[in-house]
Amino acid sequence: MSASEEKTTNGVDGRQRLLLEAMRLFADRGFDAVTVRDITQAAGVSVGLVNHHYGSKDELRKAVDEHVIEQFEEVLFSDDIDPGDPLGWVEDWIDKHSDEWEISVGYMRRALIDGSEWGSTLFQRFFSIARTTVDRLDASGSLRPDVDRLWLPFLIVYLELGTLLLAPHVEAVLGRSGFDRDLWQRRYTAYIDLINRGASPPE
Amino acid sequence: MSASEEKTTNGVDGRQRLLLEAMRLFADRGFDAVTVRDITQAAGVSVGLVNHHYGSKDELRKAVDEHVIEQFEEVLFSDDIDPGDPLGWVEDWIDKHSDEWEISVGYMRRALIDGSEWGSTLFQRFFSIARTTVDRLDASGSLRPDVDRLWLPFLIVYLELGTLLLAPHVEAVLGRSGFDRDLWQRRYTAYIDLINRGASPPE
DNA sequence: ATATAAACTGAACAAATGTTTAATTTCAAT
DNA sequence: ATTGAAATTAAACATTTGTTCAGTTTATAT
Repeated sequence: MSASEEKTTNGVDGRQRLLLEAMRLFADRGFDAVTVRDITQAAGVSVGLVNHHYGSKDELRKAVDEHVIEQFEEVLFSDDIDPGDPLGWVEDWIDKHSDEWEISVGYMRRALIDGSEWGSTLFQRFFSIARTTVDRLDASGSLRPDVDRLWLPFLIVYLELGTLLLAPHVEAVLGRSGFDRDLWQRRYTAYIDLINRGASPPE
Repeated sequence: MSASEEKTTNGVDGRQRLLLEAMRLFADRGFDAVTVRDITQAAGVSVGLVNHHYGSKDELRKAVDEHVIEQFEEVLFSDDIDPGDPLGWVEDWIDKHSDEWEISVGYMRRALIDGSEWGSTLFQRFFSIARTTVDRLDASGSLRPDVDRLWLPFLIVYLELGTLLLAPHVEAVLGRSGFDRDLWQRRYTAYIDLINRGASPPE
């Protein structure tokens, strides 16, 4: 009932409402678990409209994919990412798209696990950033000689993507979202500190 | 054709073949994407047998869940896990169940992302081990005073579960499985080293 | 060898689901 | 105001999918 409150065209047309509701539902339950009737009902629209605008449910999925990708690439593939803080942009992103943040991350989470094409691209992008970061640290002599150059980038990616992939479980443990600004910043500090100095005291 | 080669009861009965094929298919494509006809065909058995033995597709899922859980808990919930090497058992596990390893991990991967009940249990178990590890390190004075006690256990879980969750992507980058014994051991060394000393040189 | 129970089959069924289509409404241009 | 195109609707359709069930085969105990 909450979704159908805005059923009559209030600013956005049926086509866009379908896209948005589909994104929300796909992120929440996964593609297969969502019927076109679920989507049209959430969008306050008739069944036939999906096929009129998108041709098929599968084409709608592609449209949603592209929409989410667009949002991510806007910041993720931009050239001004601070290699020392590959996920620093997320803070700004959260603030800017706080309402869509959870949806987008849910969508990304599934993409990384499904084995979809975008999932591969996404991983490779994160890995590429991590490797660049490691390479620069190495070049500037900021890496101990005995550190494993092969695995370190992967471990960094595990730390970054683990944060996003496991967010719901972390929230369940903490009792509140790990994306809350204070927790997120504190996590980032701990993460940087771990990479730099580890957890053991100097002997 | 490869699956139906063993269609006539060669050792295992239909009930068990259904369970095994369902596990394989669920891990590979996800529950919703697999039809009971897919399963029965893979098991070389008629459609009706699923409901005869398990009552419904959903009950079959539960049976598969329990089967996978059983395998995991055999080692994961055992009391003799080395807190200094929470994932050390995996090596033995891989050797012992090498054929089922990929399937089990695929199943686990989905469980952690779906928001299923077992996924929560699994995460909590890993988190609990990580926290215990951190507590012991702390008690023995092996933790720098300024290390964030709240986040460190989570970061450790990210490193451990990231390894499992992202394995397919890592394999795509490396060209071979990260579970190959040499790579796995090397990863473990790098992981322990990162937690202990970080990556930066002492000043 | 016979009887009984369980395993198994496959056609049939009902509900769910993606898609099509003819009709209606909305809306901008003339 | 009229026209025409696009948006939208809702019923109808075809397929897929989980389930049921009456019949058959297989195995086991007597």
